[in-house]
Amino acid sequence: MNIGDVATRSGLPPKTIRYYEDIGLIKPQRSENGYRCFVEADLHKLAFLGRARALGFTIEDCRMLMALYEDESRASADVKHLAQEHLSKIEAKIADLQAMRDTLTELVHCCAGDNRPDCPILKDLSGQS
Amino acid sequence: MNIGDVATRSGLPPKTIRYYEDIGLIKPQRSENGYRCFVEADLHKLAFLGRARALGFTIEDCRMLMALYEDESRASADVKHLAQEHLSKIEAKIADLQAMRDTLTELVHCCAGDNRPDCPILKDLSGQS
DNA sequence: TCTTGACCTTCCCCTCACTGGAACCCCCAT
DNA sequence: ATGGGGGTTCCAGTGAGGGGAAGGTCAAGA
Repeated sequence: MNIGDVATRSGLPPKTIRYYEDIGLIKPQRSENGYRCFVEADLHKLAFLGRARALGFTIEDCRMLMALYEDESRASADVKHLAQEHLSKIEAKIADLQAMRDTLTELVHCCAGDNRPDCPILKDLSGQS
Repeated sequence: MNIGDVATRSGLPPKTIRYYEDIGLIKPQRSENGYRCFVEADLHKLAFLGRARALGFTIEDCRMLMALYEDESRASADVKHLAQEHLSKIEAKIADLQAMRDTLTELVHCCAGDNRPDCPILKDLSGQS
């Protein structure tokens, strides 16, 4: 398979696939003409990476997840630990964003949104609360 | 005031303040020795920027918010519009993160987390759902 | 007066996970 | 032979700063 085929089948852009090779996540063979030459195992790895990235795991997380996946003697506790750490970060981010959302919602609600210059949003930002 | 003083009083790191000058958000005077020389108005702007950034507005949003703030004949509708757009983006991000969280929570919950290699998290990532 | 330490300056590289684009090569169909 | 649609590498940019080097400045203490 050429890179275009794996791109289509994995849903990842060719650029991303080259990048993943660059940073050592995959190691496709090369054809005589220099083209990358992917086998099913590569495609499988790329799909794995795509799903892990979609769950918000960092590239370094993905690297570890792949290593664990390929390690037949892994302990599921290691995987679980990784996922839980990631989960806490996500939850922290959600909390941050929710705090922003709540403040913004209130400010937006208080703003008349008309032609007059008077604006509680700017007032709040300027520190005159 | 030197940069250290405004840093302390605004809560922004000196690096950030220099960066904000670089990109034209503030324009502090210079002393004879080349040091930046801040007045109260600069400090006020920096505090404004700090609060806007804390609410997640991008730098470009901040630039527009500052312009609106300084425009006595602004329409509050413009400010409100900006804030609402930002709010939708935040809500979209929250939704994305919540979807990740839900999936991850379930996967983590299903994983025994022991010494055995069997792991539903890896199974899911590998596509064997 | 000298020195020390804290502060300031600019400059350049690094982050993260790609993305865009340029310049060039390769293969197949017409 | 030519055109178009692949592929390749390399370089630069994204957002919002952070780290650190090399060097100038200032005030206080010995």
